[in-house]
Amino acid sequence: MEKAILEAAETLFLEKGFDATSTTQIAKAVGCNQALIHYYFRTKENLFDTIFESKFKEFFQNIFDGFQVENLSFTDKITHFSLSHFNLLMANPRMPQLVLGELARKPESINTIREKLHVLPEQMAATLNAELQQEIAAGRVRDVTLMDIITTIISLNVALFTMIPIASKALQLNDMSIQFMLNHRKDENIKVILGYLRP
Amino acid sequence: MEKAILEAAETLFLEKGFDATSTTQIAKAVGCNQALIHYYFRTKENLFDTIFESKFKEFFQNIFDGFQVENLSFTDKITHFSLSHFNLLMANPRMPQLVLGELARKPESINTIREKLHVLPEQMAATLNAELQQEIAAGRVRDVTLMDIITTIISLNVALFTMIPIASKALQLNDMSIQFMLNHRKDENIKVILGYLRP
DNA sequence: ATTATCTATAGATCTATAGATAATGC
DNA sequence: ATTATCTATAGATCTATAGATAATGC
Repeated sequence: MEKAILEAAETLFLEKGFDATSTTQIAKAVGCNQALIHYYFRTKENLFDTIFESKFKEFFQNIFDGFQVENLSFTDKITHFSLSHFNLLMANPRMPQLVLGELARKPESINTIREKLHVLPEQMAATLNAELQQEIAAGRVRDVTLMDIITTIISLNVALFTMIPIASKALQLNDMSIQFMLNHRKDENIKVILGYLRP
Repeated sequence: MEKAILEAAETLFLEKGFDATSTTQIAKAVGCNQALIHYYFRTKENLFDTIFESKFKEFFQNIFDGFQVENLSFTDKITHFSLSHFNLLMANPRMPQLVLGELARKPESINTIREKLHVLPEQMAATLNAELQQEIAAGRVRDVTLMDIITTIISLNVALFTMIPIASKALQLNDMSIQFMLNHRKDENIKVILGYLRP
Protein backbone atom coordinates (compact mmCIF):
# COMPACT_ATOMS: atom_id res chain seq x y z
CA MET A 1 0.00 0.00 0.00
CA GLU A 2 2.90 2.33 0.78
CA LYS A 3 4.21 1.50 -2.68
CA ALA A 4 0.81 2.13 -4.24
CA ILE A 5 0.72 5.55 -2.61
CA LEU A 6 4.18 6.38 -3.91
CA GLU A 7 3.25 5.34 -7.43
CA ALA A 8 -0.05 7.19 -7.55
CA ALA A 9 1.53 10.27 -6.01
CA GLU A 10 4.39 10.19 -8.49
CA THR A 11 1.97 10.15 -11.40
CA LEU A 12 -0.08 12.99 -10.01
CA PHE A 13 2.85 15.15 -8.93
CA LEU A 14 4.47 14.74 -12.34
CA GLU A 15 1.22 15.58 -14.06
CA LYS A 16 0.03 18.52 -12.05
CA GLY A 17 2.82 19.62 -9.74
CA PHE A 18 2.88 19.90 -5.96
CA ASP A 19 0.29 22.59 -5.33
CA ALA A 20 -2.32 21.30 -7.72
CA THR A 21 -2.19 17.77 -6.30
CA SER A 22 -4.08 17.14 -3.06
CA THR A 23 -3.66 14.24 -0.68
CA THR A 24 -7.37 13.61 -1.22
CA GLN A 25 -6.76 13.08 -4.93
CA ILE A 26 -3.85 10.77 -4.23
CA ALA A 27 -5.98 8.73 -1.83
CA LYS A 28 -8.69 8.48 -4.42
CA ALA A 29 -6.23 7.30 -7.06
CA VAL A 30 -4.85 4.69 -4.66
CA GLY A 31 -8.27 3.62 -3.45
CA CYS A 32 -7.70 4.26 0.23
CA ASN A 33 -8.68 7.07 2.58
CA GLN A 34 -6.80 10.29 2.84
CA ALA A 35 -5.54 9.75 6.39
CA LEU A 36 -3.51 6.74 5.33
CA ILE A 37 -1.20 8.94 3.31
CA HIS A 38 -0.32 10.87 6.44
CA TYR A 39 0.09 7.63 8.36
CA TYR A 40 2.91 6.59 6.03
CA PHE A 41 4.43 9.95 5.16
CA ARG A 42 3.24 12.30 7.90
CA THR A 43 3.13 15.33 5.57
CA LYS A 44 2.47 15.94 1.90
CA GLU A 45 5.80 17.72 1.74
CA ASN A 46 7.53 14.58 3.00
CA LEU A 47 5.83 12.42 0.44
CA PHE A 48 6.81 14.79 -2.32
CA ASP A 49 10.40 15.03 -1.20
CA THR A 50 10.75 11.26 -1.08
CA ILE A 51 9.53 10.98 -4.65
CA PHE A 52 11.45 13.99 -5.88
CA GLU A 53 14.75 12.85 -4.47
CA SER A 54 14.51 9.34 -5.82
CA LYS A 55 13.42 10.49 -9.27
CA PHE A 56 16.09 13.13 -9.34
CA LYS A 57 18.82 10.75 -8.28
CA GLU A 58 17.80 8.15 -10.83
CA PHE A 59 17.56 10.76 -13.54
CA PHE A 60 20.94 12.35 -13.00
CA GLN A 61 22.65 9.06 -12.50
CA ASN A 62 21.38 8.18 -15.95
CA ILE A 63 22.64 11.42 -17.42
CA PHE A 64 26.14 10.72 -16.21
CA ASP A 65 25.92 7.13 -17.35
CA GLY A 66 25.33 8.58 -20.79
CA PHE A 67 28.95 9.67 -20.82
CA GLN A 68 30.36 6.37 -19.65
CA VAL A 69 31.41 4.95 -22.97
CA GLU A 70 34.80 3.79 -24.08
CA ASN A 71 36.47 3.25 -27.43
CA LEU A 72 34.62 5.96 -29.26
CA SER A 73 35.95 9.06 -30.94
CA PHE A 74 35.18 12.33 -29.20
CA THR A 75 32.41 13.31 -31.58
CA ASP A 76 30.92 9.84 -31.32
CA LYS A 77 30.90 10.19 -27.54
CA ILE A 78 29.06 13.47 -27.88
CA THR A 79 26.59 11.90 -30.27
CA HIS A 80 26.09 8.99 -27.90
CA PHE A 81 25.50 11.34 -25.00
CA SER A 82 22.91 13.35 -26.87
CA LEU A 83 21.08 10.18 -27.86
CA SER A 84 21.07 8.71 -24.39
CA HIS A 85 19.97 12.03 -22.88
CA PHE A 86 17.21 12.20 -25.43
CA ASN A 87 16.05 8.67 -24.64
CA LEU A 88 16.09 9.41 -20.95
CA LEU A 89 13.82 12.40 -21.52
CA MET A 90 11.60 10.30 -23.73
CA ALA A 91 11.11 7.93 -20.78
CA ASN A 92 10.61 10.84 -18.35
CA PRO A 93 9.11 13.63 -20.38
CA ARG A 94 7.77 15.55 -17.41
CA MET A 95 10.96 15.48 -15.42
CA PRO A 96 12.21 18.94 -16.46
CA GLN A 97 8.94 20.56 -15.44
CA LEU A 98 8.99 18.79 -12.11
CA VAL A 99 12.45 20.06 -11.29
CA LEU A 100 11.64 23.57 -12.49
CA GLY A 101 8.42 23.68 -10.50
CA GLU A 102 10.03 22.36 -7.35
CA LEU A 103 12.75 24.99 -7.51
CA ALA A 104 10.28 27.78 -8.07
CA ARG A 105 8.30 26.60 -5.07
CA LYS A 106 11.14 25.86 -2.70
CA PRO A 107 14.47 27.39 -3.74
CA GLU A 108 16.35 25.77 -0.83
CA SER A 109 15.90 22.37 -2.44
CA ILE A 110 18.66 23.43 -4.78
CA ASN A 111 21.03 22.35 -2.03
CA THR A 112 19.97 18.73 -2.25
CA ILE A 113 20.53 19.00 -5.95
CA ARG A 114 23.92 20.63 -5.73
CA GLU A 115 25.24 17.88 -3.48
CA LYS A 116 24.14 15.21 -5.90
CA LEU A 117 25.62 17.09 -8.83
CA HIS A 118 29.08 17.75 -7.55
CA VAL A 119 30.18 14.23 -6.70
CA LEU A 120 29.87 12.42 -9.95
CA PRO A 121 30.84 14.64 -12.83
CA GLU A 122 34.13 16.20 -11.86
CA GLN A 123 36.50 13.41 -12.81
CA MET A 124 34.49 12.56 -15.85
CA ALA A 125 34.53 16.14 -17.04
CA ALA A 126 38.28 16.30 -16.58
CA THR A 127 39.07 13.32 -18.81
CA LEU A 128 36.50 14.30 -21.40
CA ASN A 129 37.88 17.80 -21.44
CA ALA A 130 41.38 16.47 -22.02
CA GLU A 131 40.10 14.64 -25.07
CA LEU A 132 38.35 17.77 -26.27
CA GLN A 133 41.56 19.80 -25.98
CA GLN A 134 43.39 17.19 -28.03
CA GLU A 135 40.76 17.37 -30.72
CA ILE A 136 40.92 21.14 -30.78
CA ALA A 137 44.72 21.10 -30.93
CA ALA A 138 44.55 18.64 -33.83
CA GLY A 139 42.11 20.95 -35.61
CA ARG A 140 39.36 18.33 -35.68
CA VAL A 141 37.02 20.34 -33.44
CA ARG A 142 36.35 24.06 -33.27
CA ASP A 143 37.64 25.93 -30.22
CA VAL A 144 34.75 25.59 -27.83
CA THR A 145 34.33 24.72 -24.16
CA LEU A 146 32.95 21.42 -22.86
CA MET A 147 30.45 23.40 -20.84
CA ASP A 148 29.06 24.99 -23.98
CA ILE A 149 28.77 21.65 -25.71
CA ILE A 150 26.85 20.12 -22.82
CA THR A 151 24.67 23.20 -22.39
CA THR A 152 23.78 23.05 -26.06
CA ILE A 153 22.87 19.36 -26.02
CA ILE A 154 20.79 19.59 -22.87
CA SER A 155 19.08 22.76 -24.05
CA LEU A 156 18.03 21.27 -27.35
CA ASN A 157 16.69 18.08 -25.84
CA VAL A 158 14.99 19.61 -22.81
CA ALA A 159 13.35 22.40 -24.80
CA LEU A 160 11.95 19.86 -27.22
CA PHE A 161 10.20 17.92 -24.50
CA THR A 162 8.89 20.99 -22.71
CA MET A 163 7.53 22.39 -25.96
CA ILE A 164 6.12 19.20 -27.44
CA PRO A 165 2.86 19.29 -25.44
CA ILE A 166 2.20 22.84 -26.63
CA ALA A 167 3.28 22.23 -30.18
CA SER A 168 1.35 19.00 -30.57
CA LYS A 169 -1.86 20.58 -29.30
CA ALA A 170 -1.40 23.86 -31.17
CA LEU A 171 -0.75 22.04 -34.44
CA GLN A 172 -3.22 19.28 -33.58
CA LEU A 173 -0.78 16.47 -34.20
CA ASN A 174 -1.80 12.89 -33.64
CA ASP A 175 0.38 10.38 -31.79
CA MET A 176 2.00 9.16 -34.95
CA SER A 177 3.07 12.62 -36.08
CA ILE A 178 4.37 13.37 -32.60
CA GLN A 179 6.42 10.22 -32.71
CA PHE A 180 7.68 11.14 -36.14
CA MET A 181 8.54 14.65 -35.05
CA LEU A 182 10.41 13.42 -31.97
CA ASN A 183 12.51 11.05 -34.04
CA HIS A 184 13.20 13.74 -36.56
CA ARG A 185 14.30 16.19 -33.90
CA LYS A 186 16.44 13.55 -32.21
CA ASP A 187 18.50 13.32 -35.41
CA GLU A 188 18.35 17.02 -36.08
CA ASN A 189 19.65 17.90 -32.62
CA ILE A 190 22.68 15.74 -33.32
CA LYS A 191 23.26 17.47 -36.64
CA VAL A 192 23.09 20.77 -34.81
CA ILE A 193 25.69 19.76 -32.27
CA LEU A 194 28.02 18.26 -34.89
CA GLY A 195 27.73 21.43 -36.95
CA TYR A 196 28.68 23.37 -33.86
CA LEU A 197 31.80 21.23 -33.33
CA ARG A 198 32.99 21.36 -36.92
CA PRO A 199 36.07 23.61 -37.18
CA MET B 1 -6.51 50.98 -8.70
CA GLU B 2 -7.62 48.56 -11.39
CA LYS B 3 -4.24 49.12 -13.00
CA ALA B 4 -2.46 48.58 -9.70
CA ILE B 5 -4.25 45.27 -9.30
CA LEU B 6 -3.25 44.18 -12.79
CA GLU B 7 0.36 45.07 -12.18
CA ALA B 8 0.64 43.40 -8.80
CA ALA B 9 -1.18 40.34 -10.09
CA GLU B 10 1.11 40.13 -13.11
CA THR B 11 4.17 40.14 -10.91
CA LEU B 12 2.79 37.49 -8.60
CA PHE B 13 1.41 35.24 -11.33
CA LEU B 14 4.71 35.37 -13.18
CA GLU B 15 6.61 34.63 -10.03
CA LYS B 16 4.53 31.85 -8.54
CA GLY B 17 1.96 30.76 -11.11
CA PHE B 18 -1.81 30.66 -10.89
CA ASP B 19 -2.37 28.16 -8.09
CA ALA B 20 0.25 29.45 -5.74
CA THR B 21 -0.99 33.04 -5.98
CA SER B 22 -4.05 33.94 -3.90
CA THR B 23 -6.31 36.95 -4.32
CA THR B 24 -5.47 37.73 -0.70
CA GLN B 25 -1.79 38.04 -1.59
CA ILE B 26 -2.58 40.23 -4.57
CA ALA B 27 -4.71 42.51 -2.39
CA LYS B 28 -1.91 42.74 0.12
CA ALA B 29 0.60 43.66 -2.59
CA VAL B 30 -1.75 46.31 -3.94
CA GLY B 31 -2.66 47.63 -0.50
CA CYS B 32 -6.41 47.16 -0.79
CA ASN B 33 -8.81 44.55 0.50
CA GLN B 34 -9.36 41.24 -1.17
CA ALA B 35 -12.97 41.91 -2.21
CA LEU B 36 -11.91 44.74 -4.50
CA ILE B 37 -10.19 42.33 -6.80
CA HIS B 38 -13.45 40.53 -7.34
CA TYR B 39 -15.23 43.85 -7.80
CA TYR B 40 -13.06 44.60 -10.83
CA PHE B 41 -12.47 41.12 -12.24
CA ARG B 42 -15.25 39.00 -10.73
CA THR B 43 -13.07 35.87 -10.60
CA LYS B 44 -9.41 35.09 -10.16
CA GLU B 45 -9.57 33.12 -13.38
CA ASN B 46 -10.79 36.24 -15.20
CA LEU B 47 -8.00 38.32 -13.80
CA PHE B 48 -5.44 35.75 -14.82
CA ASP B 49 -6.84 35.38 -18.32
CA THR B 50 -6.77 39.13 -18.88
CA ILE B 51 -3.13 39.27 -17.91
CA PHE B 52 -2.18 36.11 -19.73
CA GLU B 53 -3.78 37.14 -23.00
CA SER B 54 -2.24 40.56 -23.05
CA LYS B 55 1.22 39.27 -22.15
CA PHE B 56 0.96 36.50 -24.66
CA LYS B 57 -0.16 38.79 -27.44
CA GLU B 58 2.60 41.28 -26.76
CA PHE B 59 5.19 38.54 -26.54
CA PHE B 60 4.30 36.79 -29.78
CA GLN B 61 3.86 40.01 -31.64
CA ASN B 62 7.43 40.74 -30.68
CA ILE B 63 8.62 37.35 -31.84
CA PHE B 64 7.21 37.95 -35.29
CA ASP B 65 8.54 41.47 -35.37
CA GLY B 66 11.94 39.87 -34.94
CA PHE B 67 11.61 38.56 -38.48
CA GLN B 68 10.52 41.84 -40.00
CA VAL B 69 13.83 43.01 -41.37
CA GLU B 70 14.74 43.92 -44.90
CA ASN B 71 17.97 44.16 -46.85
CA LEU B 72 19.76 41.44 -44.98
CA SER B 73 21.17 38.19 -46.24
CA PHE B 74 19.32 35.06 -45.15
CA THR B 75 21.85 34.09 -42.51
CA ASP B 76 21.89 37.66 -41.21
CA LYS B 77 18.12 37.53 -40.89
CA ILE B 78 18.43 34.34 -38.89
CA THR B 79 21.08 35.90 -36.70
CA HIS B 80 18.92 38.97 -36.21
CA PHE B 81 15.95 36.83 -35.26
CA SER B 82 17.91 34.85 -32.70
CA LEU B 83 19.20 38.06 -31.15
CA SER B 84 15.81 39.73 -30.94
CA HIS B 85 14.22 36.57 -29.56
CA PHE B 86 16.97 36.41 -26.98
CA ASN B 87 16.46 40.04 -25.99
CA LEU B 88 12.74 39.51 -25.71
CA LEU B 89 13.32 36.62 -23.30
CA MET B 90 15.79 38.72 -21.38
CA ALA B 91 13.01 41.28 -20.83
CA ASN B 92 10.47 38.56 -19.97
CA PRO B 93 12.46 35.74 -18.46
CA ARG B 94 9.49 34.07 -16.80
CA MET B 95 7.27 34.09 -19.85
CA PRO B 96 8.03 30.51 -20.97
CA GLN B 97 7.17 29.15 -17.54
CA LEU B 98 3.94 31.09 -17.44
CA VAL B 99 2.81 29.69 -20.77
CA LEU B 100 3.87 26.17 -19.82
CA GLY B 101 2.11 26.35 -16.49
CA GLU B 102 -1.07 27.75 -17.95
CA LEU B 103 -1.24 24.98 -20.51
CA ALA B 104 -0.66 22.30 -17.93
CA ARG B 105 -3.44 23.76 -15.83
CA LYS B 106 -5.98 24.48 -18.52
CA PRO B 107 -5.26 22.72 -21.82
CA GLU B 108 -8.20 24.40 -23.59
CA SER B 109 -6.40 27.72 -23.46
CA ILE B 110 -4.32 26.37 -26.30
CA ASN B 111 -7.17 27.48 -28.53
CA THR B 112 -6.68 31.14 -27.71
CA ILE B 113 -3.04 30.61 -28.51
CA ARG B 114 -3.60 28.82 -31.76
CA GLU B 115 -5.78 31.62 -33.09
CA LYS B 116 -3.15 34.19 -32.31
CA LEU B 117 -0.44 32.07 -33.88
CA HIS B 118 -2.04 31.27 -37.19
CA VAL B 119 -2.75 34.76 -38.41
CA LEU B 120 0.62 36.39 -38.47
CA PRO B 121 3.29 33.96 -39.50
CA GLU B 122 1.95 32.27 -42.59
CA GLN B 123 2.86 34.87 -45.19
CA MET B 124 6.10 35.66 -43.46
CA ALA B 125 7.08 32.01 -43.39
CA ALA B 126 6.31 31.68 -47.09
CA THR B 127 8.63 34.48 -48.20
CA LEU B 128 11.36 33.48 -45.79
CA ASN B 129 11.11 29.90 -46.95
CA ALA B 130 11.49 31.01 -50.56
CA GLU B 131 14.71 32.72 -49.60
CA LEU B 132 15.88 29.62 -47.78
CA GLN B 133 15.23 27.45 -50.83
CA GLN B 134 17.28 29.83 -52.95
CA GLU B 135 20.15 29.64 -50.52
CA ILE B 136 19.99 25.86 -50.47
CA ALA B 137 19.87 25.69 -54.26
CA ALA B 138 22.89 27.99 -54.45
CA GLY B 139 24.72 25.72 -52.01
CA ARG B 140 25.15 28.47 -49.45
CA VAL B 141 22.99 26.72 -46.81
CA ARG B 142 22.67 23.05 -45.91
CA ASP B 143 19.43 21.31 -46.87
CA VAL B 144 17.29 21.94 -43.84
CA THR B 145 13.70 23.05 -43.19
CA LEU B 146 12.70 26.48 -41.93
CA MET B 147 10.76 24.77 -39.17
CA ASP B 148 13.91 23.07 -37.92
CA ILE B 149 15.84 26.33 -37.95
CA ILE B 150 13.19 28.13 -35.92
CA THR B 151 12.76 25.21 -33.54
CA THR B 152 16.50 25.18 -32.92
CA ILE B 153 16.72 28.91 -32.24
CA ILE B 154 13.73 28.99 -29.93
CA SER B 155 14.87 25.85 -28.12
CA LEU B 156 18.32 27.20 -27.40
CA ASN B 157 17.08 30.55 -26.14
CA VAL B 158 14.11 29.29 -24.14
CA ALA B 159 16.08 26.49 -22.50
CA LEU B 160 18.74 28.96 -21.43
CA PHE B 161 16.24 31.14 -19.60
CA THR B 162 14.41 28.27 -17.99
CA MET B 163 17.67 26.76 -16.79
CA ILE B 164 19.41 29.92 -15.66
CA PRO B 165 17.68 30.11 -12.26
CA ILE B 166 18.72 26.54 -11.51
CA ALA B 167 22.20 26.89 -12.86
CA SER B 168 22.92 30.17 -11.15
CA LYS B 169 21.80 28.85 -7.79
CA ALA B 170 23.47 25.47 -8.18
CA LEU B 171 26.76 27.03 -9.18
CA GLN B 172 26.25 29.98 -6.81
CA LEU B 173 26.82 32.61 -9.45
CA ASN B 174 26.55 36.27 -8.60
CA ASP B 175 24.68 38.76 -10.78
CA MET B 176 27.76 39.71 -12.71
CA SER B 177 28.63 36.15 -13.66
CA ILE B 178 25.03 35.52 -14.64
CA GLN B 179 25.14 38.55 -16.90
CA PHE B 180 28.42 37.35 -18.33
CA MET B 181 27.06 33.86 -18.91
CA LEU B 182 23.93 35.18 -20.61
CA ASN B 183 25.95 37.30 -22.99
CA HIS B 184 28.27 34.44 -23.71
CA ARG B 185 25.41 32.08 -24.47
CA LYS B 186 23.72 34.70 -26.62
CA ASP B 187 26.75 34.63 -28.93
CA GLU B 188 27.22 30.90 -28.61
CA ASN B 189 23.62 30.16 -29.61
CA ILE B 190 24.21 32.10 -32.81
CA LYS B 191 27.38 30.15 -33.52
CA VAL B 192 25.39 26.97 -33.03
CA ILE B 193 22.72 27.99 -35.49
CA LEU B 194 25.21 29.21 -38.08
CA GLY B 195 27.14 25.94 -37.77
CA TYR B 196 23.86 24.13 -38.36
CA LEU B 197 23.23 26.12 -41.54
CA ARG B 198 26.70 25.71 -42.99
CA PRO B 199 26.64 23.29 -45.96
C1' DA C 1 0.50 -6.55 20.74
C1' DT C 2 1.61 -4.24 16.96
C1' DT C 3 0.65 -2.42 12.65
C1' DA C 4 -2.59 -0.93 9.13
C1' DT C 5 -6.70 1.21 7.91
C1' DC C 6 -10.83 3.84 8.76
C1' DT C 7 -14.12 7.75 10.40
C1' DA C 8 -14.57 12.17 12.05
C1' DT C 9 -13.16 16.58 12.71
C1' DA C 10 -10.26 20.80 13.92
C1' DG C 11 -8.15 24.55 12.03
C1' DA C 12 -6.29 26.98 8.16
C1' DT C 13 -6.81 28.67 3.77
C1' DC C 14 -9.03 30.53 -0.18
C1' DT C 15 -12.69 32.35 -3.47
C1' DA C 16 -16.68 34.76 -4.01
C1' DT C 17 -20.64 37.39 -2.61
C1' DA C 18 -23.82 40.37 0.21
C1' DG C 19 -24.42 44.43 2.19
C1' DA C 20 -22.56 48.70 4.49
C1' DT C 21 -19.99 52.97 3.93
C1' DA C 22 -17.18 56.27 1.61
C1' DA C 23 -15.87 58.97 -2.56
C1' DT C 24 -17.04 61.05 -6.92
C1' DG C 25 -19.55 63.21 -10.72
C1' DC C 26 -23.40 65.57 -12.13
C1' DA D 1 -26.83 58.67 -8.10
C1' DT D 2 -23.27 56.12 -9.31
C1' DT D 3 -19.02 54.11 -8.58
C1' DA D 4 -15.35 52.57 -5.51
C1' DT D 5 -13.96 50.57 -1.41
C1' DC D 6 -14.65 48.20 2.90
C1' DT D 7 -16.22 44.56 6.53
C1' DA D 8 -18.09 40.27 7.31
C1' DT D 9 -19.10 35.86 6.17
C1' DA D 10 -20.71 31.57 3.61
C1' DG D 11 -19.16 27.63 1.58
C1' DA D 12 -15.57 24.87 -0.40
C1' DT D 13 -11.24 22.94 -0.06
C1' DC D 14 -7.28 21.00 1.98
C1' DT D 15 -3.81 19.21 5.50
C1' DA D 16 -3.10 16.98 9.56
C1' DT D 17 -4.37 14.63 13.76
C1' DA D 18 -7.10 11.97 17.29
C1' DG D 19 -9.25 8.07 18.24
C1' DA D 20 -11.90 3.83 16.77
C1' DT D 21 -11.71 -0.60 14.42
C1' DA D 22 -9.76 -4.18 11.65
C1' DA D 23 -5.81 -7.14 10.23
C1' DT D 24 -1.47 -9.37 11.21
C1' DG D 25 2.41 -11.55 13.55
C1' DC D 26 4.00 -13.77 17.42
